[in-house]
Parts: sequence; C-alpha cells; structure tokens
Amino acid sequence: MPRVVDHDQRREAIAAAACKAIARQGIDAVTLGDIGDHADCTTGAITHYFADKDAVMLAALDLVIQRLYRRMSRAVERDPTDLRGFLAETMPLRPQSRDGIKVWFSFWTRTFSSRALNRRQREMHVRWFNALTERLSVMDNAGLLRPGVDIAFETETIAALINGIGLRAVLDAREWPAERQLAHLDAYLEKILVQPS
Amino acid sequence: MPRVVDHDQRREAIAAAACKAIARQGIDAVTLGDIGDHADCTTGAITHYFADKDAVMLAALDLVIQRLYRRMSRAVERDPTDLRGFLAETMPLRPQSRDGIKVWFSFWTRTFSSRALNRRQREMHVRWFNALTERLSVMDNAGLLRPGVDIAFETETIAALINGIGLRAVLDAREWPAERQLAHLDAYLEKILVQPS
Amino acid sequence: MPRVVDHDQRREAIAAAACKAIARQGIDAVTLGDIGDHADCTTGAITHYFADKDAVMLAALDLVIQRLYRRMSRAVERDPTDLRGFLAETMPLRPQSRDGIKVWFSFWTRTFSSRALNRRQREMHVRWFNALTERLSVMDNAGLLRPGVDIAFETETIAALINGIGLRAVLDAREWPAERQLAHLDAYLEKILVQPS
Amino acid sequence: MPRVVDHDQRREAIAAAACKAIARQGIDAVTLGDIGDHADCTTGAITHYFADKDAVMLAALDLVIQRLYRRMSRAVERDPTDLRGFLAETMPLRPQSRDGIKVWFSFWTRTFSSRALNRRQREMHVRWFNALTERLSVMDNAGLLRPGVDIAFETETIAALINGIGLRAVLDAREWPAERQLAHLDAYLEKILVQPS
DNA sequence: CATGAATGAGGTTTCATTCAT
DNA sequence: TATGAATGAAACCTCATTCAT
Repeated sequence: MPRVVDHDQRREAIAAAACKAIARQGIDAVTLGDIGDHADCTTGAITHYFADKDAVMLAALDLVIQRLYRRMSRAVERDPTDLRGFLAETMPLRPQSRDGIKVWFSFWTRTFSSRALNRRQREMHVRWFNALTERLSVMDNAGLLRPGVDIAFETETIAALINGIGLRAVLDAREWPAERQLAHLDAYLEKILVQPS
Repeated sequence: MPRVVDHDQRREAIAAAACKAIARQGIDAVTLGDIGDHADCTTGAITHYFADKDAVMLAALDLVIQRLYRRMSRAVERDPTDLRGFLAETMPLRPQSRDGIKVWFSFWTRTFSSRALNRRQREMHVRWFNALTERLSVMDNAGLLRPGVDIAFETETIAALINGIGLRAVLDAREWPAERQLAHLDAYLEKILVQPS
Repeated sequence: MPRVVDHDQRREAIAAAACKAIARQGIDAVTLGDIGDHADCTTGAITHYFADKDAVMLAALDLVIQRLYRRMSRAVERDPTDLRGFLAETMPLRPQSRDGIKVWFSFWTRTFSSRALNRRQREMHVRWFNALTERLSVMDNAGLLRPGVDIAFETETIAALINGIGLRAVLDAREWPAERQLAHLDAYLEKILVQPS
Repeated sequence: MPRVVDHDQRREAIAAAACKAIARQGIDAVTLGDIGDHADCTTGAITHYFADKDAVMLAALDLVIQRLYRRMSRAVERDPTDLRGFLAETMPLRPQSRDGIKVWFSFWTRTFSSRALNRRQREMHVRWFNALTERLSVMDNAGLLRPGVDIAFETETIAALINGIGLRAVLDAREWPAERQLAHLDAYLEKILVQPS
C-alpha cells in the first residue's frame, strides 16, 4: 500500500516536471530528457511510470486540469455566488498559475491532429461548461443575474472571453498584469449582473 | 535560359502547401516531406526556396496573416462601418478560412519558447488592434457607438472574444457553425452599438 | 544499475576507430557510420559520447597527439641524449605509427578554414617545439652539439625536416621504408652533432 | 579556333576560382556553388566545362602545378646556377604564391583515399625531383657543390625541407615571413654549397 | 526499482548532378 | 552556350524506446 502511494507520488512529480518543461520550452520542443532534468531522474525512470511519451504528456495535462478544478472548487466553497472569484482561478493572474494555463493552451493545437486528444479536450470543456453553468444558475436563483440572461449562451461567451484574455496574457505577460485581465472580465460581468445599487 | 519560374509565386505555393499540411496534421507533426507532397515537389526544391524549415513555417504564417488582412481590407472597402463584416473575416466561418485560422492558432504555443516568434506575434496583434481601433473610431464618428464606450478597451475585449470564439469553433467545428459563432459576436456587439430603433 | 561502461574508455575506443577510418579513407570521406563500423557501434552510440562529428574528429586528433607524446616521453626516459630515438617516434617508420601520422597530417589542411583548429595546431607545434628544444639543450650541455649551433633555429629546421620526410613516407610508403627515412634524418643530424671520433 | 581559346580560357578561369575557394575555405568545405561565386558563374556553367567536381579540383591542382613550373622555369632561365632562387619559387613567400601552395598541400591528404590522386602526386614529385636534380647537377658541374655530395640524396632532403618549411609558413603565416623561411633554407644550403671565400 | 548505454527510425539539411528551357 | 530549378542520395543529428545490469 505505501508502495502505491510512492508510485502515484512519483508519477505526479514527473507530470509536474513535464508541466514546467512544456511551459518553458514549448510543447513540441520538450524531450523526455528535459522532463527528466526537471524531475531529477533519467528517461529510464520515466518510462517505468508511463507507457510512452504521450502518456507523460497527458498526465501533465490531467494534472493541470485537476489543479484547475481543485482551485475552482475551493472558490465555490468559499462563496457559491462569487462568479468573479470562480473565473479568476482559470486565468493566468499570477506566475504560479501561468505555467498551468500554458500547458492547457499547449494542447489546443495538438488536438488538430489527434482524435483522442480532441475528444478529451471536448470532455474537459463540457465539464468546465457545466461547472460554469451551475455558477450562473446559482446566481440566477439568488437574483444576481439581470433578467432575460440566457445562461447556456452566457456560459459560452464567458468561456470564450476567459480563453481570449488568458491567451493574450500568456503571450504578452508584461502587458497583461492581473488587474488588466480582471478589468476586462469585470466589464463584461457588469453587463450581465445585477448592479448593486 | 533556365526553366522560367516565378520565384515569388513558387515560394507562395510552398507556403500554401505548408498551411494545408499544418492545418491537417498539426504544426508539430508536419515534415518537409509532407509539405513537398502538398506542393508536388521534393524536399530539395523546398530548401531551394527557403533557408530552412523555420523559414517555411514563418512563410506559412505570413501568408495566412496576409490573406487575413486582405480580406479585412476588402471588408472595409465594401462598408467602412460594417464592424460585424470586418470581424467575421477573422473567424473560422467557412471551411476555407478555417485552415488559415488553424495555422494562426498553431503558432501561439510556439511563441512560448521562441523570442522571435513572440515578437512577431505581438507585432501582428498590434496591427490587428490598430485596424480594429480604426473601425471603432469610424463608427464612433458616425454615431454608431453607445456613448461612453472606451474604444481602446473595447478593442481588446473584442479581440479576446474573437479569439475565444474562434478557438472553440476550430476545436469543435461540428458544434460551431458560422451562425453560432456570429450569434455570440452579435450578442456582444449589441451591448456596445447604438440600437437601430 | 545500468550497464557498466567506462565512459572514458568508450570515448577513446571511438576516437581510435575514427583514427583508423581517417587513415584508411581520408579525413573528408569519413562518415559517422564508418567510424561506427570500426568501433562496432551505431551512429547513435557515437553521438551519445560526443556532441557532434567535429568533437569525434578532435578526439581522434587528441588521441594521436597523446600517443605521440607518450612515445616521445618513453624515448626520453630510455636515454635523454638519444635525439635520434626521440625524433624517430614522430616518423611513420612502422605501419602502426603510420596511421597516427596520417591523422595528424590530415588535420593540417583543415586548419585553413577553422580558426579553432588552427590555434590547436599551433599549440601542438609549440609543445613539440619545446620538447625538441629541451632535447637539444640536454645534448648541448652534454657537449654533444657542435659549437655555435643555434638551438631554437635548429629546432625549427629539424621539425620542418621531420614533417617533410614523414610526408613523403606517408604519400609513398613503398618507396620510403624506415631506413630511408632515418638515413635522411641521420645525414642532417651528422651536420650538427659532434662526431664520435 | 577562337571558340577553343574561349573554352580554355573559361576552364582556366574556373580552375583559378577553385584555387581561391580551396585556399580560403579548405578543400573539403568547397562546393561548386562557392567556386561559381568566385568565377562569377553558376554551377551549371561549371559542369559545362568539366565532367564533374573531381575534374574541377584536378584542374585547380594542375593550374597550380603549371604556374609553379612556369615560375621555376623562369628562375632557371634567369640564372641556371641560382639554386636558392629556383627553390624560393616553391615556397609561400608572398601572399600571391601562398594560395597556390595551399592548394598543392590540400591535395596531400586526399591522396590517402584516391589511388588516382596518389599516382598523380607521385608523378608530380618525380617531375619536381628531376628538375631539382638537374639544378644540382648543373651546380656540381660548375663546381659549386661541396665534394662528396650525393645529388639524388640531397634532392630528397631539400624537397623534404622545402615542404616542411612551407607547411609551417602556411599554417602560421604571421610568424613565418619570407625572411624566416629563407633563413632556414639558406642555413641548409650553406652546408652543401661551396662557400664563396 | 532504477539506470543510462545503445539502438535505429526518422527528420532536416547539404550538394553534386541533371535537364528543360 | 548557359541557366538555375529541381532532384535525390547521403550525411548528420535527435530522440523515443529498449534492455542488460
């Protein structure tokens, strides 16, 4: 049993190393050796824990997604009606979260060629979509949404906006500090939320 | 006299072939051989026109960007106040334009590791930003924007939204036909444009 | 535990294989595959131990030089005043030593284009020059040199002569057996050494 | 008939360009394109005048050798007993002659792998050997050689010395101006020539 | 469990050569 | 006669994967 824990820990450590490597060098320049360097182990060790390179990369993606959802869940627990706080967890506001977002984005273009990745991407989106829809429903029930707002439709628009802002922030980090990103998010939310009088 | 060949035309043909290959196989799976297949020539012929693979890829990006701007310019010529028509040219509404957008997106994650690509990406964005700003100014002067709209700020929001919608449409083409993409764009524009009474 | 391999030994084995290949096929016809054939390994194994082909070639040169100096040192240990024996170690007198000399010579023309190689070549010459100068000094102190001999000047002349004779012997091995080479060396030494009465 | 002259002129021009390229970049880094650049023509033009690359290289060598012999012949015509002047023509005393010597040397290592080149090299040497032998005979007949000098033997020693000095001068041009090269030659000649009392 | 040496397929790149014009 | 576009073989090099230890 302790073995299993070690095993999982090791896998996660390697996945985390892969994240760093992907964020730093770009997903298609990363080699198993690079990942090994970040994880302080050799390529042989990596192939002990993963079937092949693709499995490592997917584990990196899963790790990022998992962290993302954990943060989003915590935000919901803190305040189920804090839509802004919930969304902020998916934006590259701080250097620590930026790497994860980079990894997430890195897989986008990979889905062009891989049917499997494409399906997983869609699953992830659906999951995010549902989580966001639930936030909006909660807010609607609490009377915080402007009347006439189409929740499903808004979910998609917000998702697109978050991705679009996050992309800019990741491509041009210097010009896009947290405040600037949030300013654009807030400006949009203002348009659909009931204004506190 | 050697075989008469239009050097620029040949370069563009190869760049176009690279676009097709990138959109089809994904940017990191494309080989010079693949591009040669699409361009009906050998790898030797490609390196006759380009210094190396990177140069080919950049030419592909440039071609896509150039086509994008050409389409945007034509839209402006048709009707300088047609913001929607202008923006629609940068969205993957039809299969033909989808490939170009895919290529454009494909280079995003590449900028994580390449300083040169990152700079080019920013230049492109500035150019697009300026073009979009001008559209909004023209509309503002024509009294078509709601009062109090911050043009620079709106430019960024719209850019983010377009990228976000385009991304979804490209990742999940079946679910995102032109109408759905435009619906989200229209919904946002409605919020900043003067309503036709 | 990985397969236990003496890293330095492996490098030297590959360098030795490169020497053989260079001597046999000529420095500009040698491929990594050829070297691999001589070393009983694949090109991949070679690049596992060396950064690139240039590094392999330089290692080959270094190995040759090292062997040369080892032989010269041994000669000095045997008899510090045996100038002829010392010089003989740098001449292609036997088939075994011929390969090394060939490799050494092969790098001469490479220095025309490579600044780094040129510098290394000069360093090697200086080292040889100093060793030879020391031999002559020892002999002078032992009263074996004719009076009035300029040691530095003679060092250069002898070096030139050795190179010239060695070159002929390597280009036309059949016509230049050891005796013939040594005859020319002896004839010159006779002119500067005190004759045994 | 004028065509033929043009043809030969063109061939020689290309051979001369090859010489420059070889001296500058090293014999194994030279491409037909480089030679074309120096000759102001394309690779196509070169293959019009030569069967293949080897033929071009050999033409370059022939040109160098031919120039060498022309210079040596002129020296003999000026003064048949001026051994020093005769030998000086084969040394890299001036920048102009250095390129030719470099080309000559460059072919040395090529002979390791090519039987044809090796034979040509030997032919060249024999020719030079004979010319030098004749010089020494003339001097001997004129009573300018010390008694007991073995002409054939001295010819070889002198040839080796010339090559050895020339090599050093070519590898380390800055340290080996004409005077230094000639000083070593003179020192040797002094040992075999009758001293002017 | 873990290592890292070795493999070998596959990619990019170079370049002598050919050939249509 | 001359061009230079195009070929294609061959080289170097990278790297995911395997495997003896």
